[in-house]
Amino acid sequence: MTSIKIARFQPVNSSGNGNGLMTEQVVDQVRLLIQQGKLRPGDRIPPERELARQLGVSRASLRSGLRYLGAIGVLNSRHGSGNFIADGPPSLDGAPLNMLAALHGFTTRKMFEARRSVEVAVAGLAAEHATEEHLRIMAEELTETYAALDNPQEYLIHDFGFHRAVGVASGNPILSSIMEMISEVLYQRRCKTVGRSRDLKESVDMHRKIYRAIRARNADAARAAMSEHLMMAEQALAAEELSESGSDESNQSAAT
Amino acid sequence: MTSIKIARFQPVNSSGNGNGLMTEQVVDQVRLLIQQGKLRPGDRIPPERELARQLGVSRASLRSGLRYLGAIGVLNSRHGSGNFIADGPPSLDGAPLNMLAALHGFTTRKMFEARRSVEVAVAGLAAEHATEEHLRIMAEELTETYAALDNPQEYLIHDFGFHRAVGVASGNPILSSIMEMISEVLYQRRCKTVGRSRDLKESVDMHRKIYRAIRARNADAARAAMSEHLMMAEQALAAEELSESGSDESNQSAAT
DNA sequence: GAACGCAATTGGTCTGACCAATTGAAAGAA
DNA sequence: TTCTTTCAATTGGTCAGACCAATTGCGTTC
Repeated sequence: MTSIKIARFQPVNSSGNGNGLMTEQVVDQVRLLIQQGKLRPGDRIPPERELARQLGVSRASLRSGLRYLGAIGVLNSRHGSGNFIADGPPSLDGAPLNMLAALHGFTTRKMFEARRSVEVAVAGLAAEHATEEHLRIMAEELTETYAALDNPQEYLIHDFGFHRAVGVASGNPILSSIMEMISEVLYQRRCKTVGRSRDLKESVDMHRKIYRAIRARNADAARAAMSEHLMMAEQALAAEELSESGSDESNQSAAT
Repeated sequence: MTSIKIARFQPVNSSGNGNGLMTEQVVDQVRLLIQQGKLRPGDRIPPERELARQLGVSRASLRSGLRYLGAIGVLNSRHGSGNFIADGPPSLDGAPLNMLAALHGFTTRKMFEARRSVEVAVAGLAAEHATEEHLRIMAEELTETYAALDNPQEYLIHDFGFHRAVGVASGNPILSSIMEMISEVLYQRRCKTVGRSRDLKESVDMHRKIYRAIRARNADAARAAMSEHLMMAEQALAAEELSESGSDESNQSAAT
């Protein structure tokens, strides 16, 4: 019965954490650094081995914390290079919503309802806040969408690109992030059926209508156009999925 | 006896975040089990040592994957007991949004704008879809809020409880989850200042107005009342924060 | 000067051990 | 019997050190 004794006890309770879990200490410390402005988007954080020593935790625990930060989209790891604070525009990962959808059986219909609710509001804000640059990007996506009418995959990219541009133009990064989170999940579902779409022209015409309403600073018209557009898109998707009946019906749950 | 068999094979790759290969396999396998219905909310997954052996990865890598699933709210770990698939109502964790807020310096104003956009839509849907049971819960929270007018902390709980009830009544769990995610962040900020509030009575009166509009199935009135309510709440919070100027100003970033 | 190659840096994984919370069955008391 | 106490097995949490793999930068070579 030889026992390899390793004495250790870490007095790292410096900055107001109430829990005793090492991995959460790591998250708290990094969050503190971010909130204090010592870590900014794009910054590289110290190497794991060094940071682990500084925080007084093992590298495994440190990596647990970093993994959490990565999971919620705050951190990007590059093998051989380092760990970096996420840069670029604020973004909520769609994976959590996707997983929730799988767990609770969200229907495509409910997802579209959520998307419409958010995007209608976003369109209204865009009409109020869009800058000339925002309008330019929207117009560009619009053009690209028209140009891709005979290429469903490419079309879909610019379709969502337009909606993303509207989100940015709203001037509210929170709503924009939420919008993209929902769109991301629907985009994945859409990719499987877009080949059978036949109303692409009609859809992009409505994009144009939305764009014009925003450019005219007419919030009500922008909301109305977006609402109409997404309702029609939902019907189109439903029709496409219907034409594929028999291959996969994993998403219909009405359990309360 | 519930040995969950898991075949090792090609990744299905969904979210291209910076997770390692082994870790990603773990996440994908668990997601598969969920999507196939072999794991349901509340279920316990096999012990880590056993599951690691089944998947052919080390326990460390397995734990990386489980940590990711925990981060996005799919998994709950109970020390000494096991890992469980999240149960209860669908819920998006507010931590990612909170971290985004810290990273990009979201102002309370923008957060309120997002909250108002979502909740106005939610209120409209609630007016259309609320059941008698939903109305009962809303009424109950309303009563509790009135009863707690002299107890700010308790008041705040039922304040948000009412909004949550409206979210549930909307019949759309996606929107409801998003609404709570935003509210969670604002709730944390609100806790620090609620002691100085003096318009509580007025606020809960507006809750009553919203409730009546929903009960009357008047979606437009519900939206209008919610919009008005949240605009006033925002002004009240701004006033409270102003009265505290000088102690802590970590949240105002106007990226020049 | 450009292309190649090697070595240092750094994240990713593995192994095995020990710590800590939970659980349930065995032992003991009422 | 029935309840309480005790303790050992189970299981998640952490640690340590090693090695693998991708990246990067510098020095060599042509």
